[in-house]
Parts: sequence; C-alpha cells; structure tokens
Amino acid sequence: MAEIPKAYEPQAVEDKWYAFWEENACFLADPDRVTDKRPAYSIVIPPPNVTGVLHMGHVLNNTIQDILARKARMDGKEVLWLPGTDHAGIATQSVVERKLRSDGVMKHRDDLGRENLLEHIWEWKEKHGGIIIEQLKKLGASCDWSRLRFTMDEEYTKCVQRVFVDLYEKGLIYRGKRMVNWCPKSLTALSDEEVIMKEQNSQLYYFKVQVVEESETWLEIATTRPETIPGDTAIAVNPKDPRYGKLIGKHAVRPLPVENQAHLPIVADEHIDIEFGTGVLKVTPAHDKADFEIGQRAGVEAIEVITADGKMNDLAGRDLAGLDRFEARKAAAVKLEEMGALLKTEDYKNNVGFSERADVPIEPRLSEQWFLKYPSQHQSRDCVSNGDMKFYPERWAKTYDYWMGGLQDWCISRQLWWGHRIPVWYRGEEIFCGLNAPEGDGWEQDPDVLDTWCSSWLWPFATMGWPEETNTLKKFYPTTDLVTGPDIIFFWVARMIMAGYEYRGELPFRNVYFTGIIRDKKGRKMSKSLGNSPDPLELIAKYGADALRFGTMRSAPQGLDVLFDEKDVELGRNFANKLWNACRFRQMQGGESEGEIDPTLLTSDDKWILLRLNQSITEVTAAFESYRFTDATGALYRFFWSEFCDWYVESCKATFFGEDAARKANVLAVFDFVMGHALRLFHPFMPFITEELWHGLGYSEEMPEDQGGKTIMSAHWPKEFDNDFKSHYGLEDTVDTLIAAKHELVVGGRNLRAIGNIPFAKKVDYIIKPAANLDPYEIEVMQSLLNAGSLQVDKGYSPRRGTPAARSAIGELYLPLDGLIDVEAEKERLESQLKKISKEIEKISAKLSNPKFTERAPEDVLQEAKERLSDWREKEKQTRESIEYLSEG
RNA sequence: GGGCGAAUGGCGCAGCGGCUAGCGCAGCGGCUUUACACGCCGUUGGUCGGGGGUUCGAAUCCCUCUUCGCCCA
Repeated sequence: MAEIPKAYEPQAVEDKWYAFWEENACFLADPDRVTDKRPAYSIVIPPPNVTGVLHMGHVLNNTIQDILARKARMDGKEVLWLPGTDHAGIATQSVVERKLRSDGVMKHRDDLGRENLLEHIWEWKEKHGGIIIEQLKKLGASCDWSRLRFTMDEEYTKCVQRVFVDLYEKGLIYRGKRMVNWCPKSLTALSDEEVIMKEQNSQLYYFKVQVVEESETWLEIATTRPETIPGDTAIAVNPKDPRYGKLIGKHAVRPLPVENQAHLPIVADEHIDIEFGTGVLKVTPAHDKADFEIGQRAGVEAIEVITADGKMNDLAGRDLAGLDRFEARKAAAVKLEEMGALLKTEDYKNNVGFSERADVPIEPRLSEQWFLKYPSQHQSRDCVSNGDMKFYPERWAKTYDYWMGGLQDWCISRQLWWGHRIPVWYRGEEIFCGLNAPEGDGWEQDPDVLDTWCSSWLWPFATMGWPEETNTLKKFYPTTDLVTGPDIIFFWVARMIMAGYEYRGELPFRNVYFTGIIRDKKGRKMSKSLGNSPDPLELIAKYGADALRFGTMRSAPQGLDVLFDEKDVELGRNFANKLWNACRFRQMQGGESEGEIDPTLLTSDDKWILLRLNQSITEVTAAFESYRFTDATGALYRFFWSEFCDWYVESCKATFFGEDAARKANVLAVFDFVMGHALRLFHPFMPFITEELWHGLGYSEEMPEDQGGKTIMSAHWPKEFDNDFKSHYGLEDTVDTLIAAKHELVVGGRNLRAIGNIPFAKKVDYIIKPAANLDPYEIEVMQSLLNAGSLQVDKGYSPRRGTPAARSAIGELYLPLDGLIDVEAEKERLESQLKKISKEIEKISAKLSNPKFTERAPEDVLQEAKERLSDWREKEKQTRESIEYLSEG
C-alpha cells in the first residue's frame, strides 16, 4: 500500500489476488491432509448449464458456497469445493439447433444426422463452455478448479451407464408404453417435474351426443378440448349419478369425424366428477392421462389423433387433419355448431400443463419410454424427517416429505441426441442392457438419451471418482453442505439423496441450505423478456466483486426471496470503501503493526471496542452455525461502521493527535488487534479487499506462513475471548456503562449546537460538571468528540440561567452561549421531550400499581420496571430543571 | 381444493411472551472537521393487516377473517 488512493479501486486488487490464490494452490483440496485435527469440509457445486452465463441466482448461490468454504478453511478444515458443469440436454441442444438453423446449416436435425449434430454441440460447448467458470472466478469462488467436472466427461458417463445397468438389473428401470408428458415443440417426453401448471382462460364447449339405443335421448358433454372428439372411444358417467345410471351399457354416437361417427360405449367409472360440467365425460384414452386410465378400466381402445408435433392426423377426419391442435379446437367447435350439436360455450379457467423449457402446452401422449422406480425411498424420506439431514430453512423438510410420500415413477428417456445415450441394444425381440455394446451383428442401440437430472443425481459421488474407492471419496464424502434453490428440491436434491443411499449407503450431504429466489425490487421474477435481470459482471466491473457479494448477502434474508436492488451493491461498495479508508487512516498514523498491548495503558474506549469486537465474534460465529448470513453481515456492518469507525476511531484521534507517545503506541496496538480480527471476520464475505488490507497493514508478517502469513485465507477464525484474556486486559462489562453514558453526553452536547445554530466545524467552549471523578482521558476524548475549543471541568459550576445543558450518568455538560440561543424554540423542544417522558412514567406507574402485575410477574421483571421508573423520574427532574433555567434566564 | 410462507414507519427487513418496537435505505436540516461526500453531525416517521381470545403482560401464543406469494392436486 505504497500510494493509497482515497477511494478503494477493486479491479486491479481482485485480479491480483485471484491470480495469487490460484498460483499458490490455495483452493486445492488434499485428502491426505485430512486428519482428526484437520477434518474435511466438502461441498459440491450445483452444476450450472455448461453453456450458460452467470446470473444473479448464481451470484447468490455461489457467494454462499464460497462464504462457507472460506469460513471452513479459517476453522482449520481441509476444504473441497468441487466445481463443474451440467450438459443441460434440452436447453443446450435447442440452443445449438436454433443457431444452426439461423446460420442455414440445417433445417432439421435429421439433415445433419446424430453424429454431425453432436459434433456441432461439442464445438459449441468447447467455445462457450468455459464462460461461466471464468465468471465464477470473477466472483471470487474458491473452487478446486483442478477437479472441474462435466456431466458428459468420459468417467462421469461411465457412472451414469453403470447406474442404469444396475437399476435395470434390479428391475427398477423398465420400458413401457404409457401416458407421458410430451412436448410437441422439443419433440420429447418429459418428467412430471418438468411440467408447469398454469391457469388458463379457456372455453368450455357443451355439445350433445345421441344415444344409439334411444334415438330421442341426447347426452350433454362439456369439454375444453373438442378437437380430441375423433379420438374418443367411450362416454363415461358416474354409476352413482341418478341422471345417467340407466344408460350405462348403451351407446352414443360420436359426432366427429363426420365421415366416421362411431358408436361409443357408455361406461361407468367412479372417478367421474358428478359436479363437473354435465357429469358426462368424453373419454380420449390416447390424449389424456385420466382418460387413459378410464379407458383401461373400461377396456376400450385408444385412438391417436394428434401427431408428435401437435397436429391432427388423418384419423381426426378430413375437417381437422393437418391442422395445428389449437386451430383444430376452433375448427371442431365450428363443425359441431354446423351440425347443430354445439349447445353453448362458456368461459372457463383451468390449469394446463406447460413444458418448462419450451413453454408450450404439454400433450399427454401414449409413448414407449424408459421409467425408473425410485430406489432407497424409505431411507431417503426418513433421513430428513428424523433430522439426520438438516434443511435450512427447516420448512422445506415438509415439502420434501410430502413429495417423497407420493413418488411416481420417473420417465427418464428423452428423444434428444445431446446426453447420455441409453445403454440398451435391440435385435429383433432381443434386448441387451450393458456397459458395452453386445457382441454379434444386427444390434441397434436405443436412440434415446437420459434425462439430464438422471446424470446429475449422481453428482456428489460421481465427481469424486466413484465407483473406485478413491481417497477423495473416503475423506470428503458424504459432503457437508449443499446450497441450492428450492425450485430444484425434487428435480435434484431428493434424487441425489436417493442415489446417495442406493450407491453409498448413506446420505450424500448433511445440511441443505435453500436460498431464496432473486427477484427485482418490485418482487418480479428476473427474466430476459422483462429486462430486469442485471448482468453480474457489469455490477462487478462497476462496484467490485466484494461489493456485490456483501450487498447481496446483506439483503438476502434466510428463507425469503431476495428483492434485488442495485442500491444494495452500492451499499456494499460504500462499505468496502469504509473499510479501505479506516485502514488508510491507520497507515497515516505510522507505527509498527500489531505491537504488544500493554494492559495497564488501556483506555476505557480500548476496552469498550475490544468488548464490542468480542460481541461481534460471538454473533457472527453463531450466525454461521445457523446459516444466518444476513445476521452475520448485519452484525459486521454495525460493528465496523457504527461502533468502530463512528466512535472508536474518532476517540482514537484524541490520542493520535496528542502528545502521549506511550498511549499512542498502545492505542495503535489495540487498533491493529481489532482490525486484524475484523478483517478475518469479513474475509468470507469480502475476500479480495480483506486480503489486500491484511497484507497492506502488514498483519500477514506477524503470522506463521500457514496461519495467515501467506494469505488471510488460512488465518484462523477469531475465537471468543476467554476469561483469562478478559481479566488480563481488564475487560469488565462496566466499561459499557461508562462508554454509553459518555456517548450519550457527547450526542447531547453536539445537540446543544443546534440551539444556537452553530455548525459542527466551529469550535466552541463547553463546561462539564462531572457527577463523580472523571479520568482526564475522558475529558480529552470528549473534547475531541465534541469538537470543543475547550472543555473545562468545573465541579461547582453554577450556570447562568438560560444556559443550555445536556446530561447523562457521568455528569452535566453546558454550552454557555450568552444570548445566542432561541429561548422559545429550545423551551418547546424540552417541553415536547417532557411530554414523552411523562407518558412513559404513566405507563410504568400504571403497571407497577397493578397488584396482579406485582404479585405474578417474576422478580427480575419487577425489579427492572422499578429501575426504569426511577430512571425516567430522574430524567423528568433534569428536564424540568432545564426548562426552569430557560424561563428565568 | 390441500400445504407452506408473508403482512411491523415511504421501501426492504429484524424482533417471535416482559428492556423506551430496532436496523438499513430513502427523507429532512446542517457540515470541504487533517481516513472516507462511496463521507460526517443531527433528526422526523410506525402501536406492529382487521376482529376476537389466552395472560399480570402480546408485534410475539390461540382462533377467525382479509390480502399477497410459492408449491401440490
């Protein structure tokens, strides 16, 4: 810190130290270093999409992980923060396909073929795949980059295949033709979790069908999807419904297609909602999940009328064939109307499933897919409910438990090319499932790939060398913490737990911290289309990474969504600047770093700030234990700014600008002690600036190489002072009382200036009448804090009437102003103060005169109330006196 | 329809049986005080969503209603 700029300039500092950390292998995790005395701490990154870019959600998530990792290192643990990326099947493939189409390379992926398309995607991955990793480095993430993993790595792919084969052999993976959620845009099946229900303003179409056996009887049916009528193969009613019971077993005429009006059986099904519509349901087994089951029970066939890409096929009839499913809906209604079969349409709100990725309505579709019956369900469910694994905030445990209690088989095959190809081969009727292609000719591999989550559920152990019993796995698994968003609790967290139990026999992590969702300051979700999503890198360039981290953490309460406001980052920058300038001030005072503290020379302010520091250590450490990061940053902010800078540093000035060299050296030593501790407390949150200042102030020189000598990263986390320490330095709690009274008197004294409209910069003379003997040091400090020209001590001072005064437990402070003051204004101020005091006195008196209170309230509460009353009485007396002085002055 | 969460000064939050209900931002007034205007000093705002109850005592516990958000059906 040769030439110290007035304002902190983060860019150069951040680049310098990140490079330093990497060059010095500060992030590397070495399982061989793990011992009883140096326990392991591990955390695996939720792998971001390999071709993605950093967004605010990543910032929040990874800042928390980095904070945890850095804190653990300071606690003397061997830390593994394992980074990596995810291949993100659908997202990546569609991005690349779109690009290839717009570049004119292809119209459809079939033009290129599987091998060629994959080549393009790998190319894209090589080109863009590193971006988000570099961005994480900008943020300061202390991942062990030597262990960077990718879900499509060869080794990782082996793990995925091995697990598939194993589960297949256990009979948990099976292939079947079932109803799946089909995305007509991405042309693939999806799992239930990838379907998002959205409320839609739809139409309910009422139409009538004729009963074959009773040509004069017509049934009314209500449907939101008239385009599927050609696919109807039954009409269902509830057997308990008195209106229709007698019709069961008869038939009805299906109106569409006009050229093929089949006779549909009227069947009974107990699942029919009598209240809904007319109580009569058209059954389309091929295009509705519930209808499929009704169809199965009724033993009717399923007729597909919609193609994979959402168009009507020939079976839909000449009026609808070739139309898109939504156009067909209107066309079907028109057709019904022409036939006189449409009775009415009404507005209707219903929930429609949308594809998470493509954002189009899902088409339930009968399709041959691979399914997984979840393994290790019971253990996975129990470990959370019995507390072996902790969720923060705890309430997510309930959500988890509920979901685990209603598991449906997971559709794991995807009709994509980018991903882990299903290790199954077919030859005629033969099926082979194995790690390698079977011997012999004529085998063809299943063309589908696995759901991306079907690879990332192995992440915690597949990244550590499994199935080999590697040293890493032995030492760092199970991992300690997982930090992720609650939006993927089912997609990822639950499945990792099940995979963990199935393949390692125990839980994959001990604690799960769920972050909030980042929203804009109006509470809206961040999205590209709204343009309300700031670019974290721009924020870093503008304010610094530390500022972004600290600002985000300070405004991210546990369990609640984060309303992001750039102001918070600004605040972070301001705070960094404050830190910077406090150290700059220290530098200007010269003297050696971290000199010995002489207990006999400690001032009351020294003792006070040491106690405040101790309090902060306690609070921040406790906050860490319960993952309350906002509390930690809040405590640090308050301590450093409001206590250290506003009071302690200001009171130091009396000594620094004074003549007492011994005291100056001692105060410098205290300053360094406190700052050295503060920098360490701040380091997990603001790694760059703390490292810069740690070295700049020379604190690193005092430390052993591996305990802060080389980097603050390895400095020990501050410990609460023990009793020996406290008694050695005479840190008694009574100091707090003295300092509080001193501060109160100073604030009161500064206020006296307002009475005479005297700016703070102007030196004025005060007189103090101490309540008891006051150390001359206190006078010196108060004079400085008051910016007083002089502060005369006068035990027998009897002020002229009209002299404004301030009072606290240590004495009375006078500002003789001789006619400068506005008597009426001051009187008014005091009168209003008196009113407030009287109100408080009334309240407490009422309480104390209530016999029920005095009888039943505990002793300490009663005692405390009495003290408060006498405090207020004293204040009342003083204020009255002040008013009298004014009146008679 | 079920579950979860939230409602505290203009905004964002803390407090979850008893300290004069706190904090940050914003606001207002004043300051080029030799670390910092990314700053300093001082300061105005709230009776804690509505109603009922428990208690000597409730923002805090219980019931109920209202509004908002999320998840699931």
